[in-house]
Amino acid sequence: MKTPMNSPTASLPTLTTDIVPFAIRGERLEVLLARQTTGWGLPGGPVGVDEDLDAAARRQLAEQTGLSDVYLEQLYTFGRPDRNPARRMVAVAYFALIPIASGSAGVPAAGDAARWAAVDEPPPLVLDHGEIVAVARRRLAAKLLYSTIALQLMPERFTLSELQAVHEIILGEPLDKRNFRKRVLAMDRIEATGELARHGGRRPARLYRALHPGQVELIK
Amino acid sequence: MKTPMNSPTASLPTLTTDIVPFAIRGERLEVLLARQTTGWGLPGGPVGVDEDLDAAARRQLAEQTGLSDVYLEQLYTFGRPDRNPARRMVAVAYFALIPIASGSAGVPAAGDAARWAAVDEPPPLVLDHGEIVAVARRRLAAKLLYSTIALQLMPERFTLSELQAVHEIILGEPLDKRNFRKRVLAMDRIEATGELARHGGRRPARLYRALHPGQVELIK
DNA sequence: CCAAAAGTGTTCATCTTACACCCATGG
DNA sequence: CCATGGGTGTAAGATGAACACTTTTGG
Repeated sequence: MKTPMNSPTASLPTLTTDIVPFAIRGERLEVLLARQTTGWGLPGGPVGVDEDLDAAARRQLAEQTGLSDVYLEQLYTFGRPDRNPARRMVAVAYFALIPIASGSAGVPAAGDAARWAAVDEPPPLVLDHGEIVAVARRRLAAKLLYSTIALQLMPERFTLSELQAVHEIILGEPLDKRNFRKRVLAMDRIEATGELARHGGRRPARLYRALHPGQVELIK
Repeated sequence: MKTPMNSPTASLPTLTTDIVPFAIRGERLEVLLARQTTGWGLPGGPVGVDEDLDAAARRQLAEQTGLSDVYLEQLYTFGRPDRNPARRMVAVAYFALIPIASGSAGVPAAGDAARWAAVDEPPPLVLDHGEIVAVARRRLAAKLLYSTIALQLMPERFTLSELQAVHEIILGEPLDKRNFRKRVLAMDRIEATGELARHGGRRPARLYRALHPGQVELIK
């Protein structure tokens, strides 16, 4: 568990960040968990004295999972007094989107300090981290419908089938191939690179890339 | 690569809530400000040691403006280290929606501890409160389009013209009367009471009421 | 009877949805 | 030549936008 020893004037709540790091792995949406003294939980911890909240989240994600340069978005601030029985803690929650590993880059294999878990059948998590994951998941699914957020889960180059699979996994329902392609191309936020992805045994797929990588834009 | 247990024996950030209290007054969207030592700012202040965040926001709004029983929604948490030059403060921001005063109930006339200000031409505010108001305003406008949030700004009984005016003020553009009425009635979240609003000199308007007062539902 | 706001439908354009077959490749 | 996923268009229905006149009241 995260334990700052504090005794300021009138004891203030301890402020932490908790990060929900999402990635598509295999055919599932997964979350990267960090080992804590009392079990598995979200990466995160106390915010430094003069540290920006976003910076704290980024730092803790890097320290605890090795991930950096990922998309990070503030989710909600959880502050129920009883959320941590030990000590009053207020958590500014973020979610992070980690691109599908192209080759073997980016996503750590997860040692004994970190592990991946399927979002749909998560292990028990410490404190209210299960709830935080659920809220993050809902927000992610909602944003799929009106933003380019899914691109943050994709590698630099990807096929339309891969992008469609990501949508289907997060939404939990199959999408029509032709309608999906029409829609994402009409957004005008991705472009064909001209290259082809060879997978063997079948027709090669065109590779696309984001026109504005790193940016999440609202659509319509 | 794993590291909780760092930093602070030092002073933790002070945690506060700031509330953006919106109401429609006259033909404008206004915010209720509270007098502070250095100027005008949002109602708010430090969160109690064992106080829930929502409860703190509610308490401070009541203490500083006399408003209670209003719709309250967490907006965003502002934590840039330099947002308060004096000392590190992290603010969990909320916005509140105050029904249009029916008769003279509800909304305080604002004495010398509080004042109303138009959202469009706000006075200079302390710290980053101007930015917080801007973020809240955008969120409110966005939610108008896909939720029943506007009902939280209405009195218990209201006419469709009044509801339309509220939408127009917040969105800043005129709406088609017939289309507007079709849309809000199709939502099935308000019902005619059977009563009529007499205003003199013109045809009386039907009064409506929210079917699920206090609830904000997402539409479609 | 006049002024002022309340109330009411239809048409056209646009967007969304459903749906099935041929193509290119590696083995 | 076969298996596998890649790639493409159209028609019907649903939704959204534009638009003008009659009604009811108080004065």
